[in-house]
Amino acid sequence: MAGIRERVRAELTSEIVRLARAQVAADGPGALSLRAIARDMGMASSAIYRYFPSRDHLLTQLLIDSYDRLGDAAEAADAGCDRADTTARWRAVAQAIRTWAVTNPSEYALLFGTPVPGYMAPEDTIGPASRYTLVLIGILADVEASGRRFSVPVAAPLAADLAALQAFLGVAVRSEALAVGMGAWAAVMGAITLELFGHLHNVVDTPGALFDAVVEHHAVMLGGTAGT
Amino acid sequence: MAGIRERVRAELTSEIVRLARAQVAADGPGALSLRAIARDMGMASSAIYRYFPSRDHLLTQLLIDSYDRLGDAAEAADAGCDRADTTARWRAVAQAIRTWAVTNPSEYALLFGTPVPGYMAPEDTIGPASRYTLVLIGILADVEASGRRFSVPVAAPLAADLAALQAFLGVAVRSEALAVGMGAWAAVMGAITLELFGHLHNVVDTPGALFDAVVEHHAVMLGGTAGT
DNA sequence: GAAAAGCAAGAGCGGTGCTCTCGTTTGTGA
DNA sequence: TCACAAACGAGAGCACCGCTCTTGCTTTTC
Repeated sequence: MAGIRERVRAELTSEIVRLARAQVAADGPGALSLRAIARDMGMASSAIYRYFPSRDHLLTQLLIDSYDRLGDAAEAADAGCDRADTTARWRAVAQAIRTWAVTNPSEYALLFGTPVPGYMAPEDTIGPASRYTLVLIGILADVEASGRRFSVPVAAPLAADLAALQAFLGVAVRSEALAVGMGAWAAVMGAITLELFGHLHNVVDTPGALFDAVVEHHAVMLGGTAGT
Repeated sequence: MAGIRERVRAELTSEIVRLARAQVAADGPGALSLRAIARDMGMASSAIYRYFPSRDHLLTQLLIDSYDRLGDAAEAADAGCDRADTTARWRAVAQAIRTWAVTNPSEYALLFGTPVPGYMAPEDTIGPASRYTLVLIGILADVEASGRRFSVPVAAPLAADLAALQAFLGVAVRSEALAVGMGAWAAVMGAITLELFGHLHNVVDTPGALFDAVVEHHAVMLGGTAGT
């Protein structure tokens, strides 16, 4: 019972994660070194493997944590808005995502950068990974609930995909709205990725303003009165 | 003169690049190992450093090559279209970019994935890196030359940035058009990145169809008759 | 109190990027 | 033609990495 042993184990585990997090923040993913962590903690390098069976498992833990922080940021931004003002919610959530990314560039790179070659994200990451997207889908559902209809053409295979996705999510969002929403999602993530990964160097000095423009463009799409 | 020595040096250098390219294609960047290349070539690991002073220099060479191949693909797609049909050119170039990315996912990851922490792209990469974007800007310039006007609002700081960029490029593209074009660019790159880096798993089974939708959305923006 | 399970430490394996030295080969100028 | 300098290949070595195995010790459990 109780177990002083499990308690110290939990403490050590969380300290490993803490140090790993600091290491990733400092030098990016890829600089994660189990030996360095063990060194910092004053223990033998082999002892680390009592807590994490491999480097990938530790990385997975960091991945989950980061997705959760991003989810927290998105949900908080959404919650701070008038529920009826879907345009304001879109702006707030999109800006929250970018702000989180700019504030934690290494973690953003961990989540949305080059996946490690042989690494396949385990099941327990998809929950946290979905959170920020569910916030966006929630906004989209409320846009539709407010009576807004999207009249963009959706190709057959994509429509089938989106219908299945809608059924899976259990949300009342038509394929047309989902298509528009995923376009907005891609644009937002693309703008952030281009900015953080250095592709706007010598192109634009104020990437935040460019991001604003992208957000505004899709804001009028989502909240405007008439479809295209 | 001539120098049999420089010739064999050039051959060996290109073979190193060839093997490195294969290695990156097989296991992604990060799996690049100078020792493995030396082993494959039957030479001592230290001898490799006569040809490339560091792993980063070899990576830079691969970066330039990949940017050039992407530039080739984009330019070829553009050249295959009727110059006056800017919508078709946009579709063709965007699809060419995605096709290249899907065909060479590791190279795409090298170009647009997580940048290595301390690595700053040297000057000689920005030329090749600009090629595919210059194709897009060329289309945008022709759209404007055809009389199309964009009436999107552009915030002051971004307008200043875009004016400077326009002056730097020496192309007749208004800030409004540049803003719209960069939004399209971000959307396209975002859609490809989400697809290739696995963020559409369990979301959409036909990422190509989603990409088509993104392309079409911006096609009507770029080629439609009236601005937003 | 003894058996079982969890744990830290150390040595070790094969791998990496990179440096230094040493002897050899090649091109060049006197 | 011949000596000299530059370029080169090979090998040993340094410091690091992820990971495994064995050996003893401590905590838990029966």
